[in-house]
Amino acid sequence: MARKKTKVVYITDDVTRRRTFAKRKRCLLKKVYELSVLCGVPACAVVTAPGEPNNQPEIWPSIFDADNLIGRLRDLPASARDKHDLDQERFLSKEVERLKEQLGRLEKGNREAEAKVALMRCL
Amino acid sequence: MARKKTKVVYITDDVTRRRTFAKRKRCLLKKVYELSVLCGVPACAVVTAPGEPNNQPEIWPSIFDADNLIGRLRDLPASARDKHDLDQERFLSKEVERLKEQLGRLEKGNREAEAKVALMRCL
DNA sequence: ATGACTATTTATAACGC
DNA sequence: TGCGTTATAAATAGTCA
Repeated sequence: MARKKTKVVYITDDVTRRRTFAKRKRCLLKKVYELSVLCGVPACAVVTAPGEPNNQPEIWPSIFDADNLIGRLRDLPASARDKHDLDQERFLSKEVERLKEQLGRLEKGNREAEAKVALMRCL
Repeated sequence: MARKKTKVVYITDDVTRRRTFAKRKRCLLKKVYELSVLCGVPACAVVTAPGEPNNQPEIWPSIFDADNLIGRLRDLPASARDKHDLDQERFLSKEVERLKEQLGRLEKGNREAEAKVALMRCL
C-alpha cells in the first residue's frame, strides 16, 4: 500500500509474505489496543501463522481476555433462551444454517470467499 | 491522528467517541480481513460497545470462527503452541472436524428448543 | 446524527545494507 | 533473514453540509 498500490490477494512469495505479515500484524494489534482505549470498549484480536516458522500466535490483550470476551458473546443468546423461546428457536435455526454453509465452504477449502462474505457483512 | 495528533486516552466526549469508534472499528475489521487474505492465515477480531446505543458486537469473520480459533489455541499444549505448528492441510482438517462437532451440538440444541416450543404450544 | 471533505498522521511496499 | 529508510497509500480528527 505504499510505493505501489497492492491488491488484497494471497502473497505467493514467501519472503514478501512473511515480511508483510510481521508488519501488518504488529500494526493491527496496535489498532485494536488504540480502539479499546480511545473508546473504552472490550476488544480482542487473534492472529496465527500456521505453516510458517516461528508461528507464535499473537493475541491481544491476552488469550484469557479474548476467550472470555468471545465466550460471553457466545453465551449471550443462551441466556436469552429461557425468556424468549420463539426468538431462540429462530436464532438457532439461523446459526445451524450458517454453520452448514460455513462447513461446505471449509470443505472446499475456499477460505477467501468466506472471508470476503464475512467482511461484507461487517462493512 | 489527522488534523491533529491525538493521544491514546479515553475520549470523554460522547459524540466524538462514538464517531471515532465507528470509523476505527470499520478500518480495524478491514485490516484483519486484509491480513488474513494477504498472508493466508486465520485471524479474528471482536469489538463490542457496551453501554452504547446500537451496540451489536462486531465479530470478524464470525463468532464461530473466533471461538474456534481461540479455543484451539487455548487447548493446545504450550509446547505445541510454541515450537511447532500444523501445516495448512492438517489445520483445515482439524477445523472441519471441530466445526462438525459444533454443528452436532447446535443441531441438538435446536431440536431441544423446538421441543420446548412445541410443548409450550400445548400448555 | 450521517455522510462527505481535507489536512495530517500512520501504515507500509519497495529498497538498501 | 532481518533491520532501517523512503516514497506512497491509507486512515482518520476536525469540520461542514
